[in-house]
Amino acid sequence: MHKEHNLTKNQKIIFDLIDKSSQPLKAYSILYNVQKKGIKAPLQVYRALDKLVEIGKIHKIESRNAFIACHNSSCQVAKATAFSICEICEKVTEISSAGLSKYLANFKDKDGMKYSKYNLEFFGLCKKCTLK
Amino acid sequence: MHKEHNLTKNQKIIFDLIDKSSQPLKAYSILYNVQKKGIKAPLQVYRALDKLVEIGKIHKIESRNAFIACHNSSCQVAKATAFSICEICEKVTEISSAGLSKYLANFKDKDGMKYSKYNLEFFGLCKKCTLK
DNA sequence: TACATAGTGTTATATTATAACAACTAAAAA
DNA sequence: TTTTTAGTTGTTATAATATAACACTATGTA
Ligand SMILES: [Zn+2]
Ligand SMILES: [Zn+2]
Ligand SMILES: [Zn+2]
Ligand SMILES: [Zn+2]
Repeated sequence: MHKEHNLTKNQKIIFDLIDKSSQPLKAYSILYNVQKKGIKAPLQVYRALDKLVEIGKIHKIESRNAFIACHNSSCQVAKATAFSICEICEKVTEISSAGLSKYLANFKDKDGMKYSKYNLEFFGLCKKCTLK
Repeated sequence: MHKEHNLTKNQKIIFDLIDKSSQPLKAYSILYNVQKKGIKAPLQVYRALDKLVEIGKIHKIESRNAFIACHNSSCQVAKATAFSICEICEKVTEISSAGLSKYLANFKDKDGMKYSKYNLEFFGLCKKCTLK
């Protein structure tokens, strides 16, 4: 389980919004959705996002500039992430595969370097879109 | 080897610049560097970049919003890419590992889905920075 | 208390990327 | 050859994403 971080007010508001969402949210879409709660400026959103990413409560989907809550209790906090992304409906799912994370954590490049941190994004069609 | 695409003037100017660079280049840095060759607007750069990515001559490093030439003649054009990124000096290297690409191309998620397209970015310290 | 650390609110600005439209070019179909 | 088509270009304007700088506030710790 994640280490308990006592989220601050802004962090909590923003985490709750992302956590409730079924798909990744973009920073300015988050901003519009929390303005009624008193968060008025982009920087307030980005600061909370930065912290939430840092402590592993959310992940950034780099190819989409969007943020998703981590639902993978065994994931190596913010360090080793893998996602599948549907190129039609943009559904994003965090992959939690012991085999995959073990393979990547042990991967060595030509020089024998190991990299404990990585981000992997798979692209394809989700089940639903495949059937269409 | 890559299929030969006859690059247009702008595409060639921009590819040559990226190809000569030892590190990934950002779009606006490219723009400043090609203004003397008559390319004046961001869109001219982005259009060439889009095309070059599409045909696999360059790749985008998503976590850095930067572009690097593909030097991996056997890479599955623009579809399956892996990079190592040094978190100190920002050196980026394209990984060409038959084992890795085979593993990822055959990876199936929980639902048995396979994804032929992926982007993987490893983070760590390069050899040089490790020694410091 | 005094101090350090982290978070906040705010304004302004930097950076990255696309929309829309008219004109041009090259290649291929008639 | 002419016509048509798809693709590229040049241009202006604007959208979308992200950070700098500064004054202030809350919280924990010695
Ligand atoms: Zn996770
Ligand atoms: Zn889908
Ligand atoms: Zn490549
Ligand atoms: Zn380095």
